[in-house]
Amino acid sequence: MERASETRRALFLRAASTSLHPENDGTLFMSRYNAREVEPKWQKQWEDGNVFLAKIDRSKPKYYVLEMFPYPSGKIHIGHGRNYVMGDVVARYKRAMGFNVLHPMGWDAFGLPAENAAMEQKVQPGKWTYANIATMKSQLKLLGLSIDWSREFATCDPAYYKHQQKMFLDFHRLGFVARKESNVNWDPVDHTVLANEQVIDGKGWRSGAVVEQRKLTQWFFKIADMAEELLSAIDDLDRWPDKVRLMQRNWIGRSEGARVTFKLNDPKHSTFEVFTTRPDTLFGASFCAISTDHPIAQDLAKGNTALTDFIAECKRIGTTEAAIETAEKMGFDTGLKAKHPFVEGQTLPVYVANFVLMEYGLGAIFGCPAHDQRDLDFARKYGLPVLPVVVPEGEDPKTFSVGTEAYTGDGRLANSDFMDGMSVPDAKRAVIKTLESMKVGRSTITYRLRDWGVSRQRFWGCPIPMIHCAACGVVPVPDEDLPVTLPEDAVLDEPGSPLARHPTWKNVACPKCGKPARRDTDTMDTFVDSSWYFARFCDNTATGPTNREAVDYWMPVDQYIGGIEHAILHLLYSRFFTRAMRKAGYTGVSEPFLRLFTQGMITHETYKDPDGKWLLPEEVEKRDDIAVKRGTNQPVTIGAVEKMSKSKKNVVPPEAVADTYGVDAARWFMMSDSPPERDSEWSDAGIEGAWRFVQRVWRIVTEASLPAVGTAMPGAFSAEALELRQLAHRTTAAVTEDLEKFRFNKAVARMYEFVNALGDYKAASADGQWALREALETLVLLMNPMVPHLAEECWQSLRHTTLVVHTAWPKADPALTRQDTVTIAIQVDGKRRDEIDMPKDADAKTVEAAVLARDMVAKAIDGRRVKKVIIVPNRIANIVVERA
RNA sequence: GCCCUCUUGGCGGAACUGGUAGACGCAACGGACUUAAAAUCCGUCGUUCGCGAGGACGUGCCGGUUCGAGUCCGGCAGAGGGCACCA
Repeated sequence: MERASETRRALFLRAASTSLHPENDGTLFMSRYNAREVEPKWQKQWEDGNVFLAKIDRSKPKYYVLEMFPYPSGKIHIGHGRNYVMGDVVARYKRAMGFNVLHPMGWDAFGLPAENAAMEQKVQPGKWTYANIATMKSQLKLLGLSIDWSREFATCDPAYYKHQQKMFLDFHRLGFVARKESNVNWDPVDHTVLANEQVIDGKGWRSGAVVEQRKLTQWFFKIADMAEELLSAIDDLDRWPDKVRLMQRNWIGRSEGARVTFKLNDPKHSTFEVFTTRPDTLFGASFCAISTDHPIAQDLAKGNTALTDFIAECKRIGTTEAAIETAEKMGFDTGLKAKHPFVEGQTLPVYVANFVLMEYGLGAIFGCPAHDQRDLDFARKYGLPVLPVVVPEGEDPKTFSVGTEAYTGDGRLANSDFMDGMSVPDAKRAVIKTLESMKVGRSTITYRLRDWGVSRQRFWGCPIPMIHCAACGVVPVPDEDLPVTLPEDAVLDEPGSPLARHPTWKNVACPKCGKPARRDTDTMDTFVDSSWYFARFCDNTATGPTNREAVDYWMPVDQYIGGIEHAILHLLYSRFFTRAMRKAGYTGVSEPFLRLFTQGMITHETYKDPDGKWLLPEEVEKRDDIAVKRGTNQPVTIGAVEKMSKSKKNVVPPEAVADTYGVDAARWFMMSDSPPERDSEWSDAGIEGAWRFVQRVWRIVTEASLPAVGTAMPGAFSAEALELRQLAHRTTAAVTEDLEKFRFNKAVARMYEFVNALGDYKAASADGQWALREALETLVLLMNPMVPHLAEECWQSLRHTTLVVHTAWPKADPALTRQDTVTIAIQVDGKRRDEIDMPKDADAKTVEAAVLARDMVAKAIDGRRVKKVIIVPNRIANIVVERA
């Protein structure tokens, strides 16, 4: 593989030579297309002509295309490249279609990696980040993207986050912000809060200390209050992928159920409430369970070391849902007994349990083991009764029993007093009615969606503009004091929060009383930064967060493109934030993204050296079945194929590809083969094919003898010329449709077919040459969104003096795309036996007669009786015969 | 554990709303051109039986619906994404 590309590199250098072409009128031109010379030339022309600068122009329809902006981790990898090239194809296509296109780019510049780099390399996060931005910007520029760079910004720039702080204060005033406690991963050695990904097997990644959970008072955006609106508005996002809409619906997790009050045999805690989605199973209840964070559990733990230890044990599982859900179900019997609301004398033991979440519902449940798997696992472990109260249709209630699998299906109620015989929905209604009349319960709706905790005990983020005063409490920073900027002399490689530890930064006079007070030393979740950047792009010079004229013109984003990994959090937070911005008057829209395309991820094998360190693909050499580290020959472990990420080092930089084959070949290759929504594994094979395509197009264009630009259309065409014209127009129609539907790989295939036909075509006469010019021009315009440099070079070679970037998209002539005959497949009993050409839209009787007259058909029928003939117009005829 | 995807030749994939499975590209193989190589051009290319015409089988696995299933339904297996402090 390596050898092949070295050969190619050598070739590339040789290709710079020029020669005199025999059919050309004495002009010097390249025998080989030299991307290295051509590509920078056109990029300079585009830049000098300011052709991608977007301005408000009400004479054209606007089109805002945006790819999710990158985190400046250091280098762009080919996975990013696919994303941006896709957006660029759309931007260039829409421009050619006459739209006024906005296609901006910026940097999601706050985040953990900068702090890690600061600790490892002793470099300030800002310095590291801006250095990365410089590198990545030059990489993106290399790709020839049609971006309006005048709108560029980084979220770590105070000129950006100042407005974010302003909006935080506005949202606070408007009641979208709350302050409450939540659990965090606490590293007791480093005295720092850890991100979930920094907790490995319950231990801090750096210190190795067992991670504890701590309660901190933090800022939250009240997204849960908007749950219903965010849920119902998903119905209108009909240009989003269904799977993303479904994931968001599930995430919001609306569930209808009931809250039920249980009385306790404890004077101190006389009652508590549970939430259930299955109030119909109340007669099957055999225990109650409360969260470790439930006030009763916390209260009972005081002075009870066994319970305190149990709670501590549960907390070691961690804060992630995945860890809690997969952990073994554990409970601690509090000794308390809850009275069953309906059954006089029946009591249920009350456990503190590790699988009950305080954040969901009321932090307390009743367990009905027969009809909930989690409850059943728990009941089996602690020897609790399992009484079925819903029996499947057709089963006898007396004999129906539940073993190791809970019955969660439909059925009739049993063992349930007044509900016996009812269906599940009827029973739900009946039990709620009874609970209401007894004043011990009512129907209620809860959501899985929790408020969005935005406080982070980190340095490299947007400071939260709040001040804590001993006398006045929490006081917002006055607008005129914004931005609250990060100190430039923070020390990062010590335990604890750098802002809290900084000697002077936090000290400030209280804006209300003037006495000494303390700044909030937390910074915002970086998801806040990315929840409104699309609005800032409309005018990055606006003196407030947004310029209403600009956002009213450009928003919403017409086409948003990004990885499926953001299907939930980023998109949901942006939807919330946009609504909050609307209420604060910063935008007129509620939904930020009209159309969404989630591209598949680029994956690659992962590699580890004997010490377990990740290796870059370029550090690995493969020999037959084994892999070794280049240079050292150490054995390398080949790991799973995973999404390209810097943390696992399975990344391929785009420069190497672009340098050897040219950017257009890389762009063409990225758009070919894999459908864009699907994951695709990067491989070096195939880029050669793209390179050959580029060379082939160049050869065909430059070797053609053509009439001058603007020569009048001949009155008649030869059969071959007509055929070529038909292909050109059919290809135009097909590629246009493919691009509209994001079927880039199919558009590429259509253009390959077109080029194959052009390679075979011989222009014998003037009309043939005219048709050839038409076809070549069509090809150049159609391929332009994908290979824009090659398109410009070809356009010039075709003697045009204008730029392709200013040229309109070709239109297919319906007279030339029409098909007159169709091939109809003939089946006998569903098996294909023959085919027949028929005029398009021939009526069923004509087709049937023609089909039955075929020899092959008669042979296949073999004398059996024809039961019926199914004719699908223009497609298929199926003859159904009596079976032997 | 829960939610969401995906699975088609040696490989990436195509097949519009259930209607000719394998378009197009890659790789491989055979040939032409060349002193030679590269480039280029022509051809073969799911498996299998057959001299051939042609036939049988074939879209992860098992089953179902249908005149007809890669496509729809039920079940299973494998791979991947998300699970709230990675972005």
